[in-house]
Amino acid sequence: MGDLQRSHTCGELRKGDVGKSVVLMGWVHRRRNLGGLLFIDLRDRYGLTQIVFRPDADEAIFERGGHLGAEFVVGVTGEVVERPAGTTNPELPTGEIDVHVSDLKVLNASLTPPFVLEEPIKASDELRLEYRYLDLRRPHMQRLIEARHKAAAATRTYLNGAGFLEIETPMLAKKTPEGARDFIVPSRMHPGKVYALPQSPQLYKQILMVAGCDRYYQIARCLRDEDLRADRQPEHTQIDTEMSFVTEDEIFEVAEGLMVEIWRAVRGDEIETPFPRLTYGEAMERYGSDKPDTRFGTEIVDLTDLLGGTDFNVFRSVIESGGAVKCLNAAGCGGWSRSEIDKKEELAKKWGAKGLAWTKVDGGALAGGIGKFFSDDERAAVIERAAAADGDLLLFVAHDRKKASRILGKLRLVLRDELDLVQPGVFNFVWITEFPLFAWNEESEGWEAEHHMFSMPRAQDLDLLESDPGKVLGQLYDLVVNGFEIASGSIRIHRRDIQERVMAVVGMSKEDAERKFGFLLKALDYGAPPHGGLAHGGLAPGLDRIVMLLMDEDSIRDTIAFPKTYRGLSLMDGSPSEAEPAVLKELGIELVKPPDDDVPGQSSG
RNA sequence: GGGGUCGUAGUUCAGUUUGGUUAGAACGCCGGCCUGUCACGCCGGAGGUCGCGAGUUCGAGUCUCGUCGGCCCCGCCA
Repeated sequence: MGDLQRSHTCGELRKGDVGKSVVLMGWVHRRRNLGGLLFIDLRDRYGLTQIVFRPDADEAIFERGGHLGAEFVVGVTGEVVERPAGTTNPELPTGEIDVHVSDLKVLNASLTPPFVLEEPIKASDELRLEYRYLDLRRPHMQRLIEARHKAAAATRTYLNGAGFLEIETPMLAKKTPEGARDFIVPSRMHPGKVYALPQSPQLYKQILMVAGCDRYYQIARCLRDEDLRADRQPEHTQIDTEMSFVTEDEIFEVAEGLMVEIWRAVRGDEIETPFPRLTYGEAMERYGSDKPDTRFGTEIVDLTDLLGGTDFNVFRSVIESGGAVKCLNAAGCGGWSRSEIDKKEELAKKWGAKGLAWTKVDGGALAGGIGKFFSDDERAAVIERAAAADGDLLLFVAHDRKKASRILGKLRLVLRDELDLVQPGVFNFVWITEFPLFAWNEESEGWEAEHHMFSMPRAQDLDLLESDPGKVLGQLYDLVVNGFEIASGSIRIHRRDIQERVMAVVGMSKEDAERKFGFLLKALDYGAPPHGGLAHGGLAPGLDRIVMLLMDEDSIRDTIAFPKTYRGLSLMDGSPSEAEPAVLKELGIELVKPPDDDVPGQSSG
């Protein structure tokens, strides 16, 4: 750049700067060549400034300006000039001034970009990912990157202030025995053995508590070799915390304070604390989900006790066999056509319902569908319980308790989207507490940990561990926003005896436990303090998802600077790529290739 | 592992239902004109292995099968 030094950014100059001599550097965004006058929007991370080339000022500079292409990088020297009356641009913060160019330096030329950098972007995801450095130049992407930075910075400031230590845990770790598939790293020095990239710092952070670190956090990368989704990447970032000598209430308080700081830093919003709490049981009953969207009502109501003696055989037989009849009031949907209702039934069946019964509320009576099967008393009771009014549509599912709730819970979200039941920019936080510790896995016909096997059972449920694992509730909790789980945590088990009993429930032998978690159990033996914590992660990609919610994005992909595609490819650098035979030989491993010689990602398409 | 959807100028798409002359549009790009534009405008031009492969057919962008890739869902994700 020689002696040229940037004096201002492209988002900075205002009317008050008129008369200053400035040096701007940036990319050629748009060009408007009027023949005898040339306008260029110069762009950098901070904004756009219109620079003007005039032949009467310097014929040679004017001529060179005319040859600038899109995305050329230039440095210009010039004078800040107030725009003539009627030519200001109110859309732009810098729209009241121009910079009249007196000197031009091309810092680098650019090929014509493969797509136009515009908002909203029209290029395909594929192309955007291949040319990620161009896509990231767009203001929208710059805002996302900045938002993520602000969230991370607020996290550090807040947790530092609360006495937490930021501690890094290994990226080369021990293979995780359960859960998601690991990414494996072979060891050159120990042929035949592998490290695993960590799925989370869980075990290390517990050991840090044993080590007396008391309060730990890490903005931690977590890696899982599982299939992707719009909100799932093979590597994601979680805000990982752990505290010694804490109660659930203290953990909630810290997490709530953190959310306040993040929302304030990124959106400037003030969110209210403490967050309401719902037990898992309540959430399932009322919303049919353990991550309820509490921005709108339309709660599920249980009619089982009202309809035990109903003439409607379908309901009565389900109730007699121990099932439940539940109902969702689709308020104002009484005008729905039969085919609209049929579509909802199709959905319900896809989710496992036998059918979707319905009736409409009309003049205080139940009209259509199964309305005619109800007695007068039943009708009145149902209308009251469902808080139904004229013009409403009642939807019923009869099934076992949990399934009926889950199906209506999903239907509830369909109603939300179709009926526009939520306002943008509203954030409803809710704690879900008292999760069951174990879930029955139909396939393996065994108990498995609902969250992970290091969560402490409630004290009053300890005796049920062996006799009735399904009834054991854990000191386990999730933080949910607008139907998204953004954090999950627990009080951990800090005693070997309880840890071994929990492992036994999920069918892990003592030997197995010793081999896989021996190092943790050993650590527990040496004065492990009671501790617990929270990962703004869990199943959900934590920081990525928080930024997605904060910025109203549909996918976490653009909250990450360099994401993978749906099939786990990096289109920009072409990873994963083939390993050289010499490298593999040194590692003592051999890769088995697919039968045909096709190399994924190498087609000419 | 299963399912859905898309793939056509540099880009975004139309054309595929019903196979048939030279595959269109917009933006971008190139050239010309233009001294207050800001999605500048006007005139002209170049630009295509219809993802790839095989098949059916006199003839395939269009139909069939396979394959690669993007997006989305189920499974999976302690």
